[in-house]
Amino acid sequence: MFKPVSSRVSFPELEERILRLWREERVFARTQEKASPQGLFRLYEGPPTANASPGIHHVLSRVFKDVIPRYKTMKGYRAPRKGGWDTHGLPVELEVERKLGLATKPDIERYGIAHFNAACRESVMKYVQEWEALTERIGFWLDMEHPYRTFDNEYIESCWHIVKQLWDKGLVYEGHRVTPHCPRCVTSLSSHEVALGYQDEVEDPSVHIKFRLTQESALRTAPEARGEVAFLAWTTTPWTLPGNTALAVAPPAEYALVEKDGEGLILAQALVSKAGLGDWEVRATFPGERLIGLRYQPLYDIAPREANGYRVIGGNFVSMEDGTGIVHIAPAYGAEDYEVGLKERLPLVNTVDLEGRVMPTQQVIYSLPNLGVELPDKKIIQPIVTRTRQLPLPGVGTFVKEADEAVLTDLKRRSLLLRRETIKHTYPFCWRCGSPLLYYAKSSWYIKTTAVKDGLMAGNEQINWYPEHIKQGRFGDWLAGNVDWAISRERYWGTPLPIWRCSQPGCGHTECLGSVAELRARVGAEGMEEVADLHRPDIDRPAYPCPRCGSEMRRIPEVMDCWFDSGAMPFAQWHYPFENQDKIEPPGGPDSFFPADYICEAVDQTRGWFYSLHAISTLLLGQPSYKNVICLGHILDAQGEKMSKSKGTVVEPWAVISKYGADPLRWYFYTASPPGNSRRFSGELVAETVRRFFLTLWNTYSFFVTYANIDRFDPAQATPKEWGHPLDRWLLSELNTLIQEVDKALEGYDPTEAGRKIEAFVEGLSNWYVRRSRRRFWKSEDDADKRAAYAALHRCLATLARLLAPFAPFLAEEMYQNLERPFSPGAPVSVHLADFPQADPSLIDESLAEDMRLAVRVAGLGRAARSKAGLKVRQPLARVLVVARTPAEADALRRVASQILDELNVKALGELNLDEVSDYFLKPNFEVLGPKFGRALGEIRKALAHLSPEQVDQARSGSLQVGSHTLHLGEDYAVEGRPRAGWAVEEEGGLAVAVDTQITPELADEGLARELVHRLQTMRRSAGFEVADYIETYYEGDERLSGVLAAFGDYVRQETLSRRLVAGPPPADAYAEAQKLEGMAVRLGVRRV
RNA sequence: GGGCCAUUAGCUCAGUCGGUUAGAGCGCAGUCCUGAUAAGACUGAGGCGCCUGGUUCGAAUCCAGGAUGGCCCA
Repeated sequence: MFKPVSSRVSFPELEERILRLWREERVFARTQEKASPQGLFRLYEGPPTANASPGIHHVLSRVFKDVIPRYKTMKGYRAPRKGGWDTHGLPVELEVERKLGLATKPDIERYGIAHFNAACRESVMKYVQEWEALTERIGFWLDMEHPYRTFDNEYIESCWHIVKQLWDKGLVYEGHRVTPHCPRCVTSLSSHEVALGYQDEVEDPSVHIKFRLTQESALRTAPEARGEVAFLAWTTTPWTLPGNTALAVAPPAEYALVEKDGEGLILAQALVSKAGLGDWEVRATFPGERLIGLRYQPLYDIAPREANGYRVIGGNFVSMEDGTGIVHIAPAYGAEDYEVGLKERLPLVNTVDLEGRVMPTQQVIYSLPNLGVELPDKKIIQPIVTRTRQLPLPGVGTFVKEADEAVLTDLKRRSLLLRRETIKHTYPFCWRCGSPLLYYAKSSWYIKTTAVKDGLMAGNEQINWYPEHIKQGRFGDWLAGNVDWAISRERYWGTPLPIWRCSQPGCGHTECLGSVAELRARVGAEGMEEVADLHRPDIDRPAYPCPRCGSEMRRIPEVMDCWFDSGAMPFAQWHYPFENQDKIEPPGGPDSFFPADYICEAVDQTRGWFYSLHAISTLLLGQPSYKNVICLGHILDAQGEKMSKSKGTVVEPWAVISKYGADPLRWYFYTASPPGNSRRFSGELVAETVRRFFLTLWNTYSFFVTYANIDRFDPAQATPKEWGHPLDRWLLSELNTLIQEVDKALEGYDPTEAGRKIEAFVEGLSNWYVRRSRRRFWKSEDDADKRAAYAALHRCLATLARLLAPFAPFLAEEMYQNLERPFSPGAPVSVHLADFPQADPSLIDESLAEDMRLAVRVAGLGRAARSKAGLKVRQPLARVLVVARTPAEADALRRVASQILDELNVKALGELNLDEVSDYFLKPNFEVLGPKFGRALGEIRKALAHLSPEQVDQARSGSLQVGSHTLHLGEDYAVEGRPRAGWAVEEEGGLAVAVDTQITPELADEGLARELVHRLQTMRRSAGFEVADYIETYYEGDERLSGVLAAFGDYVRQETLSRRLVAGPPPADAYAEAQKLEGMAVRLGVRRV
């Protein structure tokens, strides 16, 4: 006996039950212990930042992470999934700052780094529990008992080891980078923070500045000019002008030399009038390219000659929309300026301090291109020179906004200021204190990823991306434009950078320590006592003598970019290389967890985790750390816009799960749209999934269990040697095709395709197989056909449970526990420990599938024809007539005739002569005609559309002359018929079905009997009888009713499980109704016996 | 401002190599069926295939430009 299954079901309740079963039976643990002939399948869990509650988008990535390892487990792999938590980083710090009421870095330091970091640690742990609960509830199997955590000492030590490896290869260096900087908080802001603080309509100076050409350059460029010649540049930040070291032009654009009163200016021709120089005379024009390399006189001569500054460079970023087409470049004060500076090896000049005040001294940093050190891998590292200068700049000691005024006054005095206006534009301010942000080049530590750029790109070629366009698109482009990775952050809650520096300014010796042991060797056991935790501030306490000068070595204050943490995860999750060397070495070995077979995250990770993983493994081992990636799109709200808390369009995962269940949510994510697309989401869409797919499947399952129990069907005993009934053979053929398709799709990391195939199958199962087979299940004789039907449906549902297991693990488990486990001794305790189904190709019968498709189609057309004639299906009809399009189709129709007759409730299937019902028309075969006739096809088409009936007759006989061309039947065209007007026929693509509308008295009586059965069935239900209850039936009515019951009594009794049909009034304990049957007043009663 | 992706019915999505009349589900209107069904069948309404050009005998499909939305970067 099967456990009874009600047609009503609550998936959330069912799932909670299954979760208990999994816990009690340790099912996940057992998947890790079972035999794995295929070896390991490695999933890397991209650690979520556990600083907020999980959202619906996290459910999306987690269920996509889950489906593949579940599948692989069933295919004979062992698929360990070590959980992980990304615990460091600015978002965590910001949340704690809010909670503690801290606003600036000085605030944090007053509060105490130790307390602050303790609060960060605690805050992160708080959310971890919420994540664990959701992860379990959605059925994402992940080892959360032994997760890696990026804040653990072991994890940090592994990161140190990696940094040290790179340090030893000469890939770690100190450089500068431009960041948005708040001069009051004295800290950099992340891009996300900057986005919080934009203000519109900010007033700033808008000035045009002259940069005079050197004499030599002026002669070369503009010999026609009579007087002095200058480049005209435009800026809104005059305080950055002392930092200027280059001017940029657009190489392909046209530039003009304009002249007035003996003074020459060069600017983009398109912008002459916009710059207010309409009355200047254009003396010459030339492409921007010709300007590249020219030199000009610095406004403030800070950078030395050898630094090779104060020259014109080309840049594709130069705008022709506003300004002058000549862009002032100050590498210290703009991210783009800085990038260009690196590329062009421009000197970097810094004139303001971190609080935004103009310094009395200036700092110049530049490289010397002609002196380089060649590394073993042929990469050349240039020495960096840092110089201090002392020029009396305007506005020394004042804040940059005041310095603007001083600089302009100075330039005006020197006749270098052409125009001065004010503009309103959008500018970022600090979201905490409201100070204007400065873009500022700050000292920063880098990993020289550009040194392995070729390796990064070659490694990318080995990775399978889904969707594929990411490989050459977003990710490939990102790698192609690779710049060195800035890994230091001036923050507190992060992996401390293991770089130590001598505090003696003249020495500045630096070294990198790659392990706790190395540190201990220098600071001694006592020194290590201060370091219980490898975070700040503990790690900042130890000091040791400088090996070069004997002064004090201390760690630099920076922590690492938390993306480095996550990218180090393949190694750091195992505390490699201090422990678990065999988990990495040799890469790809049978016990190695490196590289990953599969990872999955959303598309924004191309520059996040996908990159940090790829960069670190390439730097370290020269190979990628993952083989297959599903890259998910983002979830949008029902309006197709980003979910937003303020608009209230955020969907809470728990609400969806407790209402509809995790399986329907999972299923929706797998099947609704391709994984790479962004997708709209709402609870309503999950509700639709429940109705369309889950309830259809559940009803089929419930139907099977209900009737199988009535008939005491035992799946253990009933395995027919051969499947005789065409419906069974069809079902098993479809099932085995499905297995092949789902297997192939999952093998190719395409759960969407796999899920959609299953949906289509379940649709056919419910609405064709079960619908067509119902009578076979409730015939009362216990014959072989009935057992075969049960066996076929059972096998199908049990197989479906296994196919569904990776997608809808709860429902699949429920079905498995009821349909399969009790009946097969030694069956695994869970469907997730069972093998994935294997297709039996011998059961696949493509021509039967073809036949059945035809039957479904003809039945549909037949129903439409009945509907058109107003003949309900309950009324039997004598004949259905079908026009087959080919002899083969006619044969197929004969094979499936019984299905069609049954479905349409007709007595006989006839074939119509095509000539009787059809007009003929020609169907050109364009795929053949196109290549054959090419350009001439236009005329042929026209001619074919206007054929005379005689020409059509000629065409039917074999060939047709069109102009000078001869077309041949079969090859170039086909002839098809369509129903002649006036026939009660339904037609689709040449296949036509008609029904005989004549109803004889015998047919009418049979129809009445069926109507009566229908009424009695409804009454049984109203009376609350069980489907297997036997009854007595009472009837009162006119003579026709008696006559019909005399003729069809057996049929009525059998259908309604009536022991007796009694003419006369129903007894008092019967359920009775007065009804109208085709105009007759009748009284009917049913009584359980 | 640049890159990538998407745009097909009111909604969610298919659509093979460029080939004849562009499909499904949901929703809506109507009819029917029901001894599994909270289901189902049939019919109908609903389409400028985002727009504009181009290639081609033929374009939802290929190419170019643009629009809108999303993401990433500046």
